[in-house]
Amino acid sequence: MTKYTPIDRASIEELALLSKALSDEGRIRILVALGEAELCVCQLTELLELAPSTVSKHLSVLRQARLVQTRKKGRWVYARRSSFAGGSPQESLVAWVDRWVDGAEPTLRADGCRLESILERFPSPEEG
Amino acid sequence: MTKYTPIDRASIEELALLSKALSDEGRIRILVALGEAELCVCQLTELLELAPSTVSKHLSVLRQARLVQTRKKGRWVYARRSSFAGGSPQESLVAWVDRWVDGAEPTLRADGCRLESILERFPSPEEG
DNA sequence: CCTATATTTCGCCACATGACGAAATATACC
DNA sequence: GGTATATTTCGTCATGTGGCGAAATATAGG
Repeated sequence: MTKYTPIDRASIEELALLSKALSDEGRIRILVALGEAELCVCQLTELLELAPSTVSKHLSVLRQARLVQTRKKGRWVYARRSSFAGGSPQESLVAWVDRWVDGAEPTLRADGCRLESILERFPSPEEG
Repeated sequence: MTKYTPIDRASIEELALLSKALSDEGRIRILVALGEAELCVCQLTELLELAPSTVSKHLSVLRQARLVQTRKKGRWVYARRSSFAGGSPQESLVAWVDRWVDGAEPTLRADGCRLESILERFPSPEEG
């Protein structure tokens, strides 16, 4: 269980980095999807309908902002939301997305359908 | 008193727009300063040590995201944080900044000193 | 009207970003 | 080893962004 240690405050630079990580629609969609399940790059690729290299880049941005963590399992790299021991800017920013994002919006509804289909065909690894 | 009506949810596009508005260090510094006082463009120009045109652009981005409002008083354009009737993504995002930003950080400490000096020389308009 | 000051708009430049495909790398399986 | 699949890295391209100064606009005050 990799949990980051809690911090009290963040520099302007860190807050800007976090905001920047969240300032792309694709990356928000990834974060929302990761609220449902742990997903590998190829699943996210199918979900977002983007090239694998693009998704990989997005994940790298999210990882650098410590909004998501990834773990390698065989050929796959699974991504999930970062978990933190205490409060953190990351945690509260993701909570902000969860609080305000409109799941009924066309884009997210379509994502939900695709995600359902994806999870049927590739059941979650459930730890390993 | 211009208060925006509360909303329940926001589209991914809106959340991305909001995050993007916050993804620049200068704009975060503006928001933090506006937590202290209502400030006009020339005061913010002195605070950030940036060209007036640059500050004006930043304010336009913040205004478009409804994070700040501006009002014109004589030759000056005063900016303040937007106020909302109920909860809003804007309000909670600014609260996120307030919660996590490190006021002891060099940049913000310097801003604090400059702001103090600015307010001494240009006392706040206190409504008008 | 003329001047001074505040602000915005415009054009420009350097650089960052998001997209892709191709190539490189890693791993599983035969 | 050889093949197939997953992922990352790299190069490229189009577009976006943040900075500035100059010019346009607005307002206050002689």
